[in-house]
Amino acid sequence: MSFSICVAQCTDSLAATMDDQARIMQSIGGVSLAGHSVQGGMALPPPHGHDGSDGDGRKQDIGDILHQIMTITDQSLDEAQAKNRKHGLNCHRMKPALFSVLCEIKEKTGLSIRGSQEEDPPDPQLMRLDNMLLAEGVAGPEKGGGSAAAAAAAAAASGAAGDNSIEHSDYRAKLTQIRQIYHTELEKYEQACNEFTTHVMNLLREQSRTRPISPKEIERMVGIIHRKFSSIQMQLKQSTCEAVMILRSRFLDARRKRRNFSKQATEILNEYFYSHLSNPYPSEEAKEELAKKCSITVSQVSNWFGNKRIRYKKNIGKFQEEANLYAAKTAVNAAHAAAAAVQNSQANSPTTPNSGFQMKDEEFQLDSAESKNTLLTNMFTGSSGSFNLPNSGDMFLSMQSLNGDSYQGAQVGANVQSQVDTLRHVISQTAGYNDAFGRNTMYSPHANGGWQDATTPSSVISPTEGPGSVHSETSN
DNA sequence: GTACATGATTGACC
DNA sequence: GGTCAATCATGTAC
Repeated sequence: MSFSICVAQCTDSLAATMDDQARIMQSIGGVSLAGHSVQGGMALPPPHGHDGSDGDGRKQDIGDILHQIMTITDQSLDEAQAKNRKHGLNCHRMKPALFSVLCEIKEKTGLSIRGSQEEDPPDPQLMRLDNMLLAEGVAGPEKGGGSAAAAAAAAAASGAAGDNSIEHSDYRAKLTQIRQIYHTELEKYEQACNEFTTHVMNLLREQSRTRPISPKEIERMVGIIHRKFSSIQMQLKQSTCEAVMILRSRFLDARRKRRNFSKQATEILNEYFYSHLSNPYPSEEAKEELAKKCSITVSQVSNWFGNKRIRYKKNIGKFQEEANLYAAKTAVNAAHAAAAAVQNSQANSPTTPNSGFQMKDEEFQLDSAESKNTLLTNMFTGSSGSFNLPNSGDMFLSMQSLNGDSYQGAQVGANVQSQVDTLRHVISQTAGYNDAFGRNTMYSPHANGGWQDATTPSSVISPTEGPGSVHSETSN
């Protein structure tokens, strides 16, 4: 809606309101004149201190004045002026008293009905619009508010904080544009409202000299004007909100565009996946942790694991190499973790029995990839006496038994278990160890959709997956 | 431009 | 509500 149309509508409405008042005045005049026999001189009590002798003259006088007032209301100011009665009326000594009485009557009758409208509570829709504009950073002080929030949300959703910077600046620029337009229009409306109010007030003040208009009534009229203009403002706010919504939806659509996760994030997720291959269902906490590490959302982690499980299951062969890579990587970590655990244990328990699996420090001081690989090879081939493990499950059990109860710690158990999973996987992929470690299909998902092999021998089921498991995923 | 990889979405299922 | 499976849509390598 154009501004001129709005103003025209407002003016029309105001004119109608004023017409109404005129009609009311007319009706008031008719009623009061008839009811109080103004023409008979009984409308007003005689002024104090005057007797009845010249009372008739005064009554006649008052009657004349009232008559003039009532008739002048029906005429335009120009007409009144043309008849040169306005001046005489304005100067009449009884005019203020009569005007005040008429104003009082107006207050008590027709106009009081309209008074109730002024007490209307704030429009809830307007409040919603205001709140939204405030939240979006369109209204209120400019501090990046909504756009910053949207940008932050987008960053969180997309994962890569830097990737969306262009979109963010785009969004901010467009929002700023909307904000500017909104404020310009708002200013225009406010200015127009003020001008129109001033104009109407002047008009009413002018009219109040010839017809009874109380200041309260003028105030009321100002209120009506403001309400009219606020309805225009509401339309402006509505349009602005729509614009912001469109902008937002476009921005959200852009956010939905697929972005590849960073290499580091994929690595972290893969590491977790392959180190928990026997049960690749991260708990809520694990998902949160992964999301935090990868700078992505929890739902993105869920999506990733969902996709990964399906795709792994569909084509295990394809993921073999990747699985081996991560398994080896994790196995090294396992070795480190185990070594650290042993060291701690030995430090804490000097009387630890020297079992056949006692690990020498130097065996875990791996500072090169080569030595790590050697260790792994030794572990898998059994060339090292210390790591000649009959099977991975036993390794875990052996490590547990190494220090007895002192290794029942949840953290160590869970950690080692996941590493054992990895080792198992690597081993399972090594043809020569199929016999030693059970079937090669140990981590193949069920044909019926399940993940873990139901017939996995008890000897290779990790202790943490049994009763009293501390593994986070077993809660799934 | 095409093929493949991959993140997201959707509907069914439990 | 979480997961699976199919699918879409986009990114990437060639």
